[in-house]
Amino acid sequence: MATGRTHRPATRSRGIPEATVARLPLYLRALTALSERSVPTVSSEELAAAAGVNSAKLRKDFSYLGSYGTRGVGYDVEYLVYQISRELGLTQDWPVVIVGIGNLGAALANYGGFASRGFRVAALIDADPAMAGKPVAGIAVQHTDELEQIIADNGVSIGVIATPAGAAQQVCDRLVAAGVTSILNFAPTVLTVPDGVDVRKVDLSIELQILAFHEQRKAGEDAAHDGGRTAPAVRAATVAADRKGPDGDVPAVMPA
Amino acid sequence: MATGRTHRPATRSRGIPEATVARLPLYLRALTALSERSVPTVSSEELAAAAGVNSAKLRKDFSYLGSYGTRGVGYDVEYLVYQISRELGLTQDWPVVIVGIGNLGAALANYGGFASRGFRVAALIDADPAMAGKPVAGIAVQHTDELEQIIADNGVSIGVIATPAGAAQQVCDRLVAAGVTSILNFAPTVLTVPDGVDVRKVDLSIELQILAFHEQRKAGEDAAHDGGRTAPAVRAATVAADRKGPDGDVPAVMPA
DNA sequence: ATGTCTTTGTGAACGCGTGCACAAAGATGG
DNA sequence: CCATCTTTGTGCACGCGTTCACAAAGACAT
Repeated sequence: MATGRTHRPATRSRGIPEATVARLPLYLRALTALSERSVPTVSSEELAAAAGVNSAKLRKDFSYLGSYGTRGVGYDVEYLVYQISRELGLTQDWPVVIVGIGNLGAALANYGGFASRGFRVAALIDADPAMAGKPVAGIAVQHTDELEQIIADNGVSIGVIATPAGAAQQVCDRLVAAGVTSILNFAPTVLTVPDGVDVRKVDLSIELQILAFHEQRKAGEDAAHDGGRTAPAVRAATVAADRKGPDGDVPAVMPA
Repeated sequence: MATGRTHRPATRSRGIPEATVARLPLYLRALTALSERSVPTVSSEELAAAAGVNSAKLRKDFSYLGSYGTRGVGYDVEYLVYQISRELGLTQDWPVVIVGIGNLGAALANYGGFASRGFRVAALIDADPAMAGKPVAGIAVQHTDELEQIIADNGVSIGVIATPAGAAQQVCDRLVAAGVTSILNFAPTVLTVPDGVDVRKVDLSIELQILAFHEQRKAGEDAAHDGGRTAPAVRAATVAADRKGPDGDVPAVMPA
Protein backbone atom coordinates (compact mmCIF):
# COMPACT_ATOMS: atom_id res chain seq x y z
CA MET A 1 0.00 0.00 0.00
CA ALA A 2 2.44 2.63 1.15
CA THR A 3 1.94 5.95 -0.58
CA GLY A 4 -0.13 4.46 -3.33
CA ARG A 5 2.04 5.94 -6.07
CA THR A 6 2.76 3.15 -8.47
CA HIS A 7 3.88 3.29 -12.05
CA ARG A 8 1.58 2.81 -14.94
CA PRO A 9 2.46 0.75 -18.00
CA ALA A 10 3.14 3.52 -20.50
CA THR A 11 -0.19 4.12 -22.15
CA ARG A 12 -0.07 4.06 -25.94
CA SER A 13 -0.47 7.63 -26.96
CA ARG A 14 -3.34 8.34 -29.28
CA GLY A 15 -2.72 5.40 -31.51
CA ILE A 16 1.01 6.04 -31.88
CA PRO A 17 2.98 3.42 -29.92
CA GLU A 18 5.38 4.75 -27.35
CA ALA A 19 8.28 2.94 -28.95
CA THR A 20 7.56 4.70 -32.21
CA VAL A 21 7.40 8.10 -30.55
CA ALA A 22 10.81 7.48 -29.06
CA ARG A 23 12.23 6.89 -32.53
CA LEU A 24 10.65 9.84 -34.27
CA PRO A 25 13.34 12.27 -33.05
CA LEU A 26 15.91 9.90 -34.50
CA TYR A 27 14.26 9.94 -37.89
CA LEU A 28 13.85 13.67 -37.68
CA ARG A 29 17.54 14.17 -37.08
CA ALA A 30 18.50 11.98 -40.02
CA LEU A 31 15.97 13.72 -42.23
CA THR A 32 17.20 17.14 -41.23
CA ALA A 33 20.70 16.15 -42.24
CA LEU A 34 19.40 15.01 -45.61
CA SER A 35 17.42 18.19 -45.97
CA GLU A 36 20.52 20.29 -45.42
CA ARG A 37 22.20 18.37 -48.19
CA SER A 38 19.19 19.16 -50.36
CA VAL A 39 18.34 15.53 -50.88
CA PRO A 40 14.79 15.52 -52.26
CA THR A 41 13.62 11.99 -51.48
CA VAL A 42 14.82 9.03 -49.48
CA SER A 43 13.88 5.37 -49.37
CA SER A 44 12.98 3.58 -46.16
CA GLU A 45 16.11 1.52 -46.58
CA GLU A 46 18.42 4.51 -46.76
CA LEU A 47 16.74 6.44 -43.99
CA ALA A 48 16.68 3.40 -41.76
CA ALA A 49 20.39 2.97 -42.21
CA ALA A 50 20.99 6.60 -41.33
CA ALA A 51 18.85 6.32 -38.23
CA GLY A 52 20.34 3.00 -37.24
CA VAL A 53 17.14 1.00 -37.33
CA ASN A 54 15.44 -1.73 -39.33
CA SER A 55 13.73 -0.57 -42.51
CA ALA A 56 10.58 -2.55 -41.77
CA LYS A 57 10.36 -0.93 -38.39
CA LEU A 58 10.77 2.47 -39.92
CA ARG A 59 8.00 1.86 -42.44
CA LYS A 60 5.67 0.63 -39.75
CA ASP A 61 6.51 3.61 -37.62
CA PHE A 62 5.66 5.97 -40.46
CA SER A 63 2.49 4.05 -41.17
CA TYR A 64 1.18 5.18 -37.79
CA LEU A 65 1.53 8.77 -38.93
CA GLY A 66 -0.19 8.17 -42.24
CA SER A 67 0.78 7.28 -45.78
CA TYR A 68 3.42 9.85 -46.51
CA GLY A 69 5.52 7.84 -48.93
CA THR A 70 5.33 7.17 -52.63
CA ARG A 71 5.70 3.59 -53.71
CA GLY A 72 8.56 2.98 -56.04
CA VAL A 73 10.16 6.28 -55.00
CA GLY A 74 10.39 6.75 -51.26
CA TYR A 75 9.62 9.62 -48.93
CA ASP A 76 9.75 13.32 -49.65
CA VAL A 77 12.34 14.61 -47.22
CA GLU A 78 10.96 18.10 -46.65
CA TYR A 79 7.42 16.89 -46.28
CA LEU A 80 8.40 14.22 -43.82
CA VAL A 81 10.46 16.67 -41.77
CA TYR A 82 7.39 18.82 -41.47
CA GLN A 83 5.04 15.98 -40.62
CA ILE A 84 7.26 14.56 -37.91
CA SER A 85 7.97 18.00 -36.51
CA ARG A 86 4.28 18.66 -36.31
CA GLU A 87 3.60 15.27 -34.76
CA LEU A 88 6.22 15.85 -32.10
CA GLY A 89 4.87 19.30 -31.39
CA LEU A 90 8.03 20.99 -32.57
CA THR A 91 6.25 23.54 -34.69
CA GLN A 92 5.51 25.45 -31.55
CA ASP A 93 7.89 26.97 -29.09
CA TRP A 94 8.49 25.20 -25.77
CA PRO A 95 9.83 27.36 -22.98
CA VAL A 96 11.95 25.28 -20.60
CA VAL A 97 13.37 25.99 -17.17
CA ILE A 98 16.51 24.39 -15.82
CA VAL A 99 16.68 24.05 -12.07
CA GLY A 100 20.05 23.48 -10.44
CA ILE A 101 22.86 25.35 -12.16
CA GLY A 102 25.86 23.33 -11.08
CA ASN A 103 28.30 21.78 -13.49
CA LEU A 104 25.63 19.78 -15.22
CA GLY A 105 23.00 22.50 -15.23
CA ALA A 106 25.45 24.92 -16.76
CA ALA A 107 26.44 22.37 -19.37
CA LEU A 108 22.81 21.84 -20.28
CA ALA A 109 22.22 25.58 -20.49
CA ASN A 110 25.11 25.83 -22.91
CA TYR A 111 23.96 22.88 -24.95
CA GLY A 112 23.25 24.06 -28.45
CA GLY A 113 20.81 21.33 -29.33
CA PHE A 114 18.38 23.02 -27.02
CA ALA A 115 17.31 25.96 -29.06
CA SER A 116 17.79 24.12 -32.31
CA ARG A 117 14.42 22.45 -32.25
CA GLY A 118 11.58 24.38 -30.74
CA PHE A 119 12.97 24.53 -27.24
CA ARG A 120 13.91 27.77 -25.54
CA VAL A 121 15.62 28.15 -22.20
CA ALA A 122 13.21 30.48 -20.44
CA ALA A 123 15.08 30.60 -17.15
CA LEU A 124 17.89 29.17 -15.07
CA ILE A 125 17.07 28.63 -11.43
CA ASP A 126 19.33 27.83 -8.51
CA ALA A 127 18.94 27.67 -4.75
CA ASP A 128 22.29 29.29 -4.07
CA PRO A 129 21.80 33.03 -3.47
CA ALA A 130 25.36 33.61 -4.58
CA MET A 131 24.42 32.37 -8.05
CA ALA A 132 21.56 34.80 -8.47
CA GLY A 133 22.22 37.31 -11.19
CA LYS A 134 25.30 35.54 -12.49
CA PRO A 135 25.04 34.98 -16.21
CA VAL A 136 25.29 31.41 -17.48
CA ALA A 137 25.08 30.83 -21.20
CA GLY A 138 23.99 34.42 -21.53
CA ILE A 139 21.09 34.09 -19.12
CA ALA A 140 21.04 35.48 -15.61
CA VAL A 141 20.46 32.83 -12.97
CA GLN A 142 17.42 33.44 -10.80
CA HIS A 143 16.76 32.32 -7.27
CA THR A 144 14.49 29.44 -6.36
CA ASP A 145 12.13 31.78 -4.60
CA GLU A 146 10.97 33.05 -7.95
CA LEU A 147 10.31 29.60 -9.38
CA GLU A 148 6.53 29.76 -9.28
CA GLN A 149 6.46 33.25 -10.75
CA ILE A 150 8.78 32.29 -13.58
CA ILE A 151 6.72 29.24 -14.49
CA ALA A 152 3.54 31.25 -14.54
CA ASP A 153 4.90 34.24 -16.41
CA ASN A 154 6.48 32.22 -19.16
CA GLY A 155 3.85 29.52 -19.44
CA VAL A 156 6.46 26.85 -18.84
CA SER A 157 5.24 23.27 -19.01
CA ILE A 158 8.59 21.49 -19.28
CA GLY A 159 11.14 21.53 -16.48
CA VAL A 160 14.65 20.11 -16.28
CA ILE A 161 15.97 19.07 -12.89
CA ALA A 162 19.74 19.11 -12.50
CA THR A 163 19.94 19.51 -8.74
CA PRO A 164 21.62 17.19 -6.25
CA ALA A 165 19.57 14.09 -5.47
CA GLY A 166 18.47 15.40 -2.11
CA ALA A 167 16.73 18.44 -3.55
CA ALA A 168 15.17 16.81 -6.58
CA GLN A 169 11.84 15.66 -5.15
CA GLN A 170 11.23 18.98 -3.47
CA VAL A 171 12.00 20.90 -6.64
CA CYS A 172 9.84 18.48 -8.58
CA ASP A 173 6.90 19.09 -6.27
CA ARG A 174 7.20 22.82 -6.66
CA LEU A 175 7.48 22.59 -10.42
CA VAL A 176 4.39 20.42 -10.63
CA ALA A 177 2.44 22.61 -8.24
CA ALA A 178 3.36 25.59 -10.39
CA GLY A 179 1.97 23.94 -13.50
CA VAL A 180 4.80 21.97 -15.07
CA THR A 181 3.54 18.70 -16.55
CA SER A 182 6.70 17.29 -18.08
CA ILE A 183 9.96 16.78 -16.25
CA LEU A 184 13.37 15.69 -17.42
CA ASN A 185 15.24 14.44 -14.37
CA PHE A 186 19.02 14.28 -14.21
CA ALA A 187 19.16 13.74 -10.46
CA PRO A 188 19.76 10.15 -9.35
CA THR A 189 16.44 9.75 -7.58
CA VAL A 190 13.08 8.20 -8.22
CA LEU A 191 10.65 11.08 -8.57
CA THR A 192 7.09 10.73 -7.39
CA VAL A 193 4.58 12.74 -9.36
CA PRO A 194 0.79 12.87 -9.68
CA ASP A 195 -0.97 11.34 -12.65
CA GLY A 196 -0.83 13.43 -15.75
CA VAL A 197 2.78 14.43 -15.24
CA ASP A 198 5.43 12.83 -17.41
CA VAL A 199 8.85 12.12 -16.02
CA ARG A 200 11.82 11.01 -18.04
CA LYS A 201 15.08 10.15 -16.37
CA VAL A 202 18.66 10.47 -17.49
CA ASP A 203 21.05 8.74 -15.17
CA LEU A 204 24.74 8.45 -15.95
CA SER A 205 25.39 6.09 -13.08
CA ILE A 206 22.73 3.63 -14.19
CA GLU A 207 23.95 3.64 -17.76
CA LEU A 208 27.47 2.87 -16.64
CA GLN A 209 26.30 0.05 -14.43
CA ILE A 210 24.41 -1.52 -17.31
CA LEU A 211 27.52 -1.29 -19.45
CA ALA A 212 29.57 -2.83 -16.66
CA PHE A 213 27.18 -5.75 -16.52
CA HIS A 214 27.61 -6.52 -20.19
CA GLU A 215 31.31 -5.89 -20.00
CA GLN A 216 31.65 -8.41 -17.21
CA ARG A 217 29.57 -10.89 -19.11
CA LYS A 218 31.78 -10.59 -22.19
CA ALA A 219 34.89 -11.17 -20.12
CA GLY A 220 33.28 -14.07 -18.30
CA GLU A 221 32.22 -15.79 -21.48
CA ASP A 222 35.60 -15.51 -23.10
CA ALA A 223 37.22 -16.85 -19.97
CA ALA A 224 34.78 -19.74 -19.89
CA HIS A 225 35.67 -20.99 -23.34
CA ASP A 226 37.90 -23.67 -21.91
CA GLY A 227 36.34 -26.94 -20.87
CA GLY A 228 36.02 -26.44 -17.16
CA ARG A 229 38.80 -25.26 -14.92
CA THR A 230 41.96 -24.15 -16.68
CA ALA A 231 42.73 -21.30 -14.34
CA PRO A 232 41.32 -18.49 -16.38
CA ALA A 233 42.65 -15.73 -14.15
CA VAL A 234 45.04 -14.98 -16.98
CA ARG A 235 43.38 -12.11 -18.66
CA ALA A 236 41.14 -11.29 -15.75
CA ALA A 237 43.59 -9.03 -13.99
CA THR A 238 45.18 -7.75 -17.15
CA VAL A 239 43.58 -5.66 -19.78
CA ALA A 240 40.28 -6.91 -21.03
CA ALA A 241 41.15 -5.76 -24.48
CA ASP A 242 39.36 -8.51 -26.33
CA ARG A 243 36.78 -7.45 -28.81
CA LYS A 244 33.92 -9.08 -30.61
CA GLY A 245 31.86 -10.74 -27.96
CA PRO A 246 28.82 -12.51 -29.36
CA ASP A 247 26.61 -9.55 -28.68
CA GLY A 248 25.26 -6.73 -30.78
CA ASP A 249 24.69 -3.25 -29.60
CA VAL A 250 22.20 -2.97 -26.83
CA PRO A 251 19.29 -0.60 -26.47
CA ALA A 252 19.21 1.52 -23.38
CA VAL A 253 15.93 1.26 -21.60
CA MET A 254 15.30 3.80 -18.91
CA PRO A 255 12.14 3.65 -16.85
CA ALA A 256 11.39 7.01 -15.30
CA MET B 1 21.95 -3.84 -47.74
CA ALA B 2 24.12 -0.76 -47.49
CA THR B 3 26.95 -1.12 -45.02
CA GLY B 4 25.45 -4.19 -43.48
CA ARG B 5 25.47 -2.70 -40.00
CA THR B 6 22.00 -3.23 -38.67
CA HIS B 7 20.78 -3.34 -35.12
CA ARG B 8 20.20 -6.54 -33.31
CA PRO B 9 17.27 -7.11 -30.96
CA ALA B 10 19.06 -6.86 -27.63
CA THR B 11 20.01 -10.42 -26.91
CA ARG B 12 18.96 -11.67 -23.49
CA SER B 13 22.09 -11.75 -21.45
CA ARG B 14 22.92 -15.07 -19.91
CA GLY B 15 19.39 -15.76 -18.82
CA ILE B 16 18.86 -12.37 -17.24
CA PRO B 17 16.44 -10.31 -19.34
CA GLU B 18 17.72 -6.98 -20.53
CA ALA B 19 14.82 -5.17 -18.90
CA THR B 20 15.77 -6.68 -15.58
CA VAL B 21 19.39 -5.67 -15.94
CA ALA B 22 18.28 -2.10 -16.54
CA ARG B 23 16.40 -2.12 -13.26
CA LEU B 24 19.10 -3.68 -11.10
CA PRO B 25 20.92 -0.36 -10.60
CA LEU B 26 17.64 1.09 -9.43
CA TYR B 27 17.22 -1.60 -6.82
CA LEU B 28 20.81 -1.28 -5.82
CA ARG B 29 20.43 2.42 -5.17
CA ALA B 30 17.36 1.91 -3.03
CA LEU B 31 19.05 -0.91 -1.14
CA THR B 32 22.15 1.17 -0.52
CA ALA B 33 20.00 3.87 1.01
CA LEU B 34 18.39 1.29 3.29
CA SER B 35 21.77 -0.12 4.16
CA GLU B 36 23.00 3.30 5.24
CA ARG B 37 20.02 3.57 7.52
CA SER B 38 20.97 0.16 8.92
CA VAL B 39 17.71 -1.43 7.87
CA PRO B 40 18.30 -5.20 8.14
CA THR B 41 15.56 -6.59 5.90
CA VAL B 42 13.05 -5.27 3.41
CA SER B 43 9.95 -6.73 1.77
CA SER B 44 9.42 -6.75 -1.96
CA GLU B 45 6.56 -4.36 -1.45
CA GLU B 46 8.65 -1.78 0.40
CA LEU B 47 11.63 -2.05 -1.88
CA ALA B 48 9.47 -1.86 -4.95
CA ALA B 49 7.91 1.35 -3.66
CA ALA B 50 11.35 2.82 -3.03
CA ALA B 51 12.52 1.89 -6.50
CA GLY B 52 9.32 3.04 -8.15
CA VAL B 53 8.32 -0.27 -9.64
CA ASN B 54 5.73 -3.00 -9.27
CA SER B 55 6.39 -5.48 -6.47
CA ALA B 56 5.61 -8.47 -8.66
CA LYS B 57 8.08 -7.22 -11.22
CA LEU B 58 10.71 -6.81 -8.55
CA ARG B 59 10.22 -10.32 -7.25
CA LYS B 60 10.43 -11.72 -10.75
CA ASP B 61 13.57 -9.72 -11.39
CA PHE B 62 15.19 -11.11 -8.27
CA SER B 63 14.10 -14.60 -9.16
CA TYR B 64 16.43 -14.42 -12.16
CA LEU B 65 19.33 -13.90 -9.80
CA GLY B 66 18.34 -16.73 -7.51
CA SER B 67 16.28 -17.22 -4.41
CA TYR B 68 17.72 -14.62 -2.13
CA GLY B 69 14.62 -13.87 -0.08
CA THR B 70 13.05 -15.46 2.97
CA ARG B 71 9.33 -16.08 2.79
CA GLY B 72 7.40 -14.36 5.47
CA VAL B 73 10.27 -11.98 6.10
CA GLY B 74 11.67 -10.38 2.99
CA TYR B 75 15.17 -9.79 1.69
CA ASP B 76 18.35 -9.29 3.66
CA VAL B 77 19.51 -5.84 2.63
CA GLU B 78 23.25 -6.33 2.94
CA TYR B 79 23.20 -9.67 1.24
CA LEU B 80 21.14 -8.33 -1.63
CA VAL B 81 23.41 -5.33 -2.05
CA TYR B 82 26.30 -7.69 -2.42
CA GLN B 83 24.56 -10.03 -4.82
CA ILE B 84 23.39 -7.27 -7.13
CA SER B 85 26.75 -5.55 -7.01
CA ARG B 86 28.41 -8.77 -7.98
CA GLU B 87 25.91 -9.44 -10.73
CA LEU B 88 26.46 -5.99 -12.19
CA GLY B 89 30.20 -6.39 -11.98
CA LEU B 90 30.58 -3.60 -9.47
CA THR B 91 32.84 -5.54 -7.18
CA GLN B 92 35.66 -4.81 -9.52
CA ASP B 93 37.09 -1.48 -10.54
CA TRP B 94 36.20 -0.09 -13.95
CA PRO B 95 38.58 2.50 -15.33
CA VAL B 96 36.75 4.91 -17.61
CA VAL B 97 37.94 7.55 -20.04
CA ILE B 98 35.96 10.63 -20.95
CA VAL B 99 36.63 12.03 -24.39
CA GLY B 100 35.63 15.61 -25.10
CA ILE B 101 36.11 17.92 -22.16
CA GLY B 102 33.72 20.71 -23.01
CA ASN B 103 30.95 21.87 -20.73
CA LEU B 104 29.36 18.46 -20.60
CA GLY B 105 32.58 16.48 -20.36
CA ALA B 106 33.73 18.64 -17.47
CA ALA B 107 30.39 18.19 -15.75
CA LEU B 108 30.66 14.44 -16.13
CA ALA B 109 34.21 14.48 -14.79
CA ASN B 110 32.99 16.34 -11.73
CA TYR B 111 30.03 14.05 -11.25
CA GLY B 112 30.37 12.38 -7.90
CA GLY B 113 28.26 9.36 -8.72
CA PHE B 114 31.11 8.23 -10.87
CA ALA B 115 33.58 7.04 -8.31
CA SER B 116 30.87 6.01 -5.89
CA ARG B 117 30.27 2.65 -7.45
CA GLY B 118 33.21 0.88 -8.95
CA PHE B 119 33.94 3.43 -11.65
CA ARG B 120 37.12 5.43 -11.78
CA VAL B 121 37.93 8.23 -14.17
CA ALA B 122 41.23 7.04 -15.60
CA ALA B 123 41.71 9.93 -17.97
CA LEU B 124 40.19 12.99 -19.57
CA ILE B 125 40.92 13.40 -23.25
CA ASP B 126 40.37 16.38 -25.51
CA ALA B 127 41.34 17.29 -29.03
CA ASP B 128 42.11 20.91 -28.18
CA PRO B 129 45.87 21.30 -27.55
CA ALA B 130 45.11 24.30 -25.35
CA MET B 131 43.28 22.01 -22.94
CA ALA B 132 46.19 19.64 -22.52
CA GLY B 133 47.57 19.73 -19.02
CA LYS B 134 44.75 21.81 -17.64
CA PRO B 135 43.27 20.16 -14.56
CA VAL B 136 39.57 19.35 -14.61
CA ALA B 137 38.07 17.75 -11.53
CA GLY B 138 41.58 17.25 -10.27
CA ILE B 139 42.74 15.38 -13.35
CA ALA B 140 45.01 16.79 -16.02
CA VAL B 141 43.44 16.72 -19.47
CA GLN B 142 45.42 14.77 -22.05
CA HIS B 143 45.56 15.22 -25.76
CA THR B 144 43.76 12.95 -28.20
CA ASP B 145 47.07 11.80 -29.63
CA GLU B 146 47.62 9.77 -26.49
CA LEU B 147 44.25 8.07 -26.60
CA GLU B 148 45.48 4.66 -27.67
CA GLN B 149 48.30 4.68 -25.16
CA ILE B 150 45.98 5.67 -22.32
CA ILE B 151 43.50 2.93 -23.13
CA ALA B 152 46.21 0.33 -23.24
CA ASP B 153 48.09 1.47 -20.16
CA ASN B 154 45.01 1.61 -17.97
CA GLY B 155 43.18 -1.37 -19.36
CA VAL B 156 40.17 0.76 -20.14
CA SER B 157 37.16 -1.05 -21.58
CA ILE B 158 34.52 1.64 -21.05
CA GLY B 159 34.62 4.97 -22.83
CA VAL B 160 32.41 8.03 -22.55
CA ILE B 161 32.01 10.24 -25.60
CA ALA B 162 31.12 13.86 -24.90
CA THR B 163 32.46 15.42 -28.05
CA PRO B 164 30.54 17.43 -30.64
CA ALA B 165 28.46 15.29 -32.98
CA GLY B 166 30.90 15.66 -35.82
CA ALA B 167 33.80 14.08 -33.97
CA ALA B 168 31.89 11.30 -32.23
CA GLN B 169 32.14 8.56 -34.84
CA GLN B 170 35.82 9.14 -35.35
CA VAL B 171 36.51 9.07 -31.63
CA CYS B 172 34.36 5.99 -31.32
CA ASP B 173 36.35 4.19 -34.00
CA ARG B 174 39.60 4.98 -32.25
CA LEU B 175 38.29 3.88 -28.90
CA VAL B 176 37.07 0.60 -30.32
CA ALA B 177 40.28 0.01 -32.22
CA ALA B 178 42.19 0.61 -29.01
CA GLY B 179 40.20 -2.04 -27.18
CA VAL B 180 37.18 -0.30 -25.68
CA THR B 181 34.11 -2.54 -25.85
CA SER B 182 31.50 -0.40 -24.09
CA ILE B 183 30.65 3.14 -25.02
CA LEU B 184 28.38 5.69 -23.43
CA ASN B 185 27.55 8.26 -26.06
CA PHE B 186 26.39 11.78 -25.24
CA ALA B 187 26.89 13.11 -28.74
CA PRO B 188 23.73 13.44 -30.82
CA THR B 189 24.75 10.92 -33.46
CA VAL B 190 24.07 7.34 -34.34
CA LEU B 191 27.29 5.48 -33.71
CA THR B 192 28.28 2.55 -35.87
CA VAL B 193 30.29 -0.10 -34.08
CA PRO B 194 31.36 -3.68 -34.79
CA ASP B 195 29.61 -6.59 -33.15
CA GLY B 196 30.61 -7.18 -29.59
CA VAL B 197 30.73 -3.51 -28.72
CA ASP B 198 27.91 -2.10 -26.60
CA VAL B 199 26.72 1.41 -27.15
CA ARG B 200 24.31 3.25 -24.92
CA LYS B 201 23.09 6.68 -25.83
CA VAL B 202 22.08 9.63 -23.72
CA ASP B 203 20.45 12.34 -25.75
CA LEU B 204 18.97 15.43 -24.14
CA SER B 205 17.40 16.62 -27.35
CA ILE B 206 15.55 13.38 -27.96
CA GLU B 207 14.23 13.24 -24.42
CA LEU B 208 12.88 16.73 -24.72
CA GLN B 209 11.20 15.95 -28.01
CA ILE B 210 9.48 12.94 -26.50
CA LEU B 211 8.25 15.09 -23.65
CA ALA B 212 7.05 17.68 -26.13
CA PHE B 213 5.04 15.05 -27.94
CA HIS B 214 3.20 14.02 -24.80
CA GLU B 215 2.83 17.61 -23.73
CA GLN B 216 1.20 18.44 -27.03
CA ARG B 217 -1.05 15.46 -26.79
CA LYS B 218 -2.24 16.47 -23.34
CA ALA B 219 -3.02 19.95 -24.59
CA GLY B 220 -4.68 18.58 -27.71
CA GLU B 221 -6.94 16.26 -25.78
CA ASP B 222 -8.08 18.95 -23.43
CA ALA B 223 -8.75 21.24 -26.34
CA ALA B 224 -10.45 18.50 -28.34
CA HIS B 225 -13.26 17.93 -25.91
CA ASP B 226 -15.62 19.45 -28.46
CA GLY B 227 -17.40 17.18 -30.92
CA GLY B 228 -15.38 16.92 -34.10
CA ARG B 229 -13.96 19.66 -36.23
CA THR B 230 -14.12 23.06 -34.60
CA ALA B 231 -11.05 24.66 -36.16
CA PRO B 232 -8.36 23.59 -33.71
CA ALA B 233 -5.74 26.13 -34.76
CA VAL B 234 -6.85 28.17 -31.79
CA ARG B 235 -4.41 27.13 -29.10
CA ALA B 236 -1.59 26.36 -31.47
CA ALA B 237 0.12 29.72 -31.36
CA THR B 238 -0.51 30.56 -27.74
CA VAL B 239 1.17 29.07 -24.71
CA ALA B 240 0.04 25.58 -23.80
CA ALA B 241 0.02 26.17 -20.07
CA ASP B 242 -2.73 23.77 -19.15
CA ARG B 243 -1.99 20.95 -16.74
CA LYS B 244 -3.12 17.44 -15.87
CA GLY B 245 -3.64 15.39 -18.97
CA PRO B 246 -4.97 11.86 -18.38
CA ASP B 247 -1.62 10.20 -18.58
CA GLY B 248 0.70 8.56 -16.09
CA ASP B 249 4.44 8.82 -16.11
CA VAL B 250 6.13 7.45 -19.14
CA PRO B 251 9.21 5.28 -19.43
CA ALA B 252 12.05 6.63 -21.46
CA VAL B 253 13.23 4.21 -24.08
CA MET B 254 16.51 4.98 -25.78
CA PRO B 255 17.80 2.76 -28.55
CA ALA B 256 21.54 3.16 -28.95
C1' DA C 1 -1.45 1.58 -73.00
C1' DT C 2 1.01 -2.04 -71.27
C1' DG C 3 4.63 -4.27 -68.85
C1' DT C 4 8.34 -4.14 -65.70
C1' DC C 5 10.55 -2.68 -61.74
C1' DT C 6 10.96 -0.46 -57.39
C1' DT C 7 9.35 0.58 -52.92
C1' DT C 8 5.69 1.25 -49.77
C1' DG C 9 2.23 -0.29 -46.46
C1' DT C 10 0.52 -4.04 -43.73
C1' DG C 11 -1.34 -8.79 -42.25
C1' DA C 12 0.33 -12.27 -39.51
C1' DA C 13 3.49 -14.76 -36.55
C1' DC C 14 6.55 -14.55 -32.91
C1' DG C 15 8.95 -13.26 -28.67
C1' DC C 16 9.66 -10.44 -24.71
C1' DG C 17 8.00 -8.08 -20.74
C1' DT C 18 4.35 -7.28 -17.42
C1' DG C 19 0.95 -8.21 -14.05
C1' DC C 20 -2.27 -11.36 -11.79
C1' DA C 21 -3.13 -14.62 -8.64
C1' DC C 22 -1.91 -18.41 -5.94
C1' DA C 23 0.61 -22.24 -4.00
C1' DA C 24 4.72 -23.15 -1.35
C1' DA C 25 7.73 -21.84 2.34
C1' DG C 26 8.98 -20.25 6.36
C1' DA C 27 8.29 -17.42 10.65
C1' DT C 28 5.74 -16.85 14.77
C1' DG C 29 2.68 -17.76 18.64
C1' DG C 30 0.25 -20.77 21.52
C1' DC D 1 3.82 -29.73 17.43
C1' DC D 2 0.23 -27.48 15.17
C1' DA D 3 -2.21 -23.48 13.42
C1' DT D 4 -1.99 -19.12 11.48
C1' DC D 5 -0.10 -15.45 9.13
C1' DT D 6 3.13 -13.18 6.15
C1' DT D 7 5.78 -12.92 2.07
C1' DT D 8 8.24 -15.06 -1.56
C1' DG D 9 8.58 -17.37 -6.03
C1' DT D 10 6.28 -18.50 -10.27
C1' DG D 11 2.79 -20.51 -13.78
C1' DC D 12 -0.10 -18.31 -16.83
C1' DA D 13 -2.28 -15.10 -19.78
C1' DC D 14 -2.17 -10.89 -22.09
C1' DG D 15 -0.46 -7.02 -24.73
C1' DC D 16 3.12 -4.50 -27.01
C1' DG D 17 6.82 -4.34 -30.22
C1' DT D 18 9.52 -6.45 -33.82
C1' DT D 19 10.21 -8.88 -37.94
C1' DC D 20 8.97 -11.37 -42.05
C1' DA D 21 7.07 -11.61 -46.30
C1' DC D 22 4.08 -10.12 -49.79
C1' DA D 23 0.40 -7.81 -52.22
C1' DA D 24 -0.78 -3.24 -53.79
C1' DA D 25 0.64 1.04 -55.75
C1' DG D 26 2.88 3.93 -58.37
C1' DA D 27 6.98 5.40 -61.55
C1' DC D 28 9.08 4.77 -65.78
C1' DA D 29 10.31 2.94 -70.26
C1' DT D 30 8.79 1.29 -74.50
